Amino acid sequence: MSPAAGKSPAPEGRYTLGKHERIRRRSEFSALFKSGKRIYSEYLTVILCKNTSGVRRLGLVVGKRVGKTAVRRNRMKRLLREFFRLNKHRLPASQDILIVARKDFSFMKCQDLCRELEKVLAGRMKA
RNA sequence: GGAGCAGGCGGGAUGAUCGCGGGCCCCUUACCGGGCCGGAGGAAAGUCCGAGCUCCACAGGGCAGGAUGGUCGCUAACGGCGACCGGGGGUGAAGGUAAGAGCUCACCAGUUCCCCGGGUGACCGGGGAAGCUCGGCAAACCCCAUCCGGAGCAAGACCACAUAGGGGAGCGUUCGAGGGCUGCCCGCCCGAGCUCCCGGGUAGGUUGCUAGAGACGGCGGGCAACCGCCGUCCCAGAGUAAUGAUCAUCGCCCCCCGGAGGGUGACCGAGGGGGGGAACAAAACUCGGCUUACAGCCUGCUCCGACA
RNA sequence: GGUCCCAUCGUCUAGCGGUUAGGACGCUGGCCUCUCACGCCGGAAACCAGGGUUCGAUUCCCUGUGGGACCA
Repeated sequence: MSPAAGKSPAPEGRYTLGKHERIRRRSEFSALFKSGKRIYSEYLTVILCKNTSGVRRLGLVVGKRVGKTAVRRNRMKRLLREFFRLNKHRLPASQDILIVARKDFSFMKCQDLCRELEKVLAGRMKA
């Protein structure tokens, strides 16, 4: 798992997640779906694309098909956000990453999800 | 101890670290940064009713349509709630008790009408007459009574940006096109270029946006729903959508190990150790209800069992 | 967030309180043919779930579930 939160200072800045680091516009989502590079796994689809802002940005899609209740969808989004917050410094700079949920994983613990994403993004992350 | 009913509480508490959305303050051209304050529910849900609020110029009449259906009250209002009563009329095939059947008579039940008494009222109690059969269903239809203008915060207001008005159709300028007032008719209003259809563009920001039929406490009135007075408090406001993650300690529940001890016995079991779990579900303009989902805990009442 | 629809054989559908729940395509058994197709005869197969009203519900009323459409 990633360096335990709070134990050691992050290599670049701190483990924060501000609004400017989020993909929020419909048009931006459409652009990513159109031209991003996709990686698939059992639970997730990850779409990657370089951007010009110089910032690593995160977008999340958790549809109603995946989780029937709002509580489950929120749970999944929080897990994904937590992973990004703690591991974004290991991703290449100036890149948008869009994570789409494919199956319900709201039962997972944070560590389980992190392991899943490590597998998906193997080779694209620094140690 | 178990079951049922009614009511209440309800992601346990404290601390540490990292993080998120909002408000105020400081710093700063601004970004960034720092400090303080507070940040999901009883159902926030389903969207089944009722309102507030906003727009439709005013929000008229009749018909149609929809909703409700015992009475009295509560309420801003309701299809809700409380108490009381024992539930409007009509439209399709059958009163009962004594014999196998029919008829007659009697009795009972029901129906209609009249009289007396009680109640604000639904209705109840008592007496009498007629008559020979009338049943139920307010969730099918008709009648009767009452209520209802239409949309909905993606309402609506403002500021940007963009296309520059492309194609087709209709009709008309004091004899009025077209539109609005849910549908139709009447009536009213706006009214000179308007409207409709197809196609195209933008789908950004600010506001509405949270102090309210508000919460809590006390006193008083009422069988109750609820109301009145006084005092205190300010309690989410997002917009790909904020409450999370990790760790520690202490509680709660379940399972396993273990077995002090109790009992004739089946068995029940304290301290201790290990592992697991804690429902249903999350604001999106705001309230009052209804309905549905839900582990555990607490309180009251009723019933069953205290034994195999 | 709001407004509003739909659910019937495997699929598309008819059905407005009493039906043997009808039809088309598909499936299937047989006939026809040397065989296949076409055609003909026959068969299986459904009312989303749970309550309620009714003498009787696919139909009426509630609740739930699953789909779908629209809005600035």
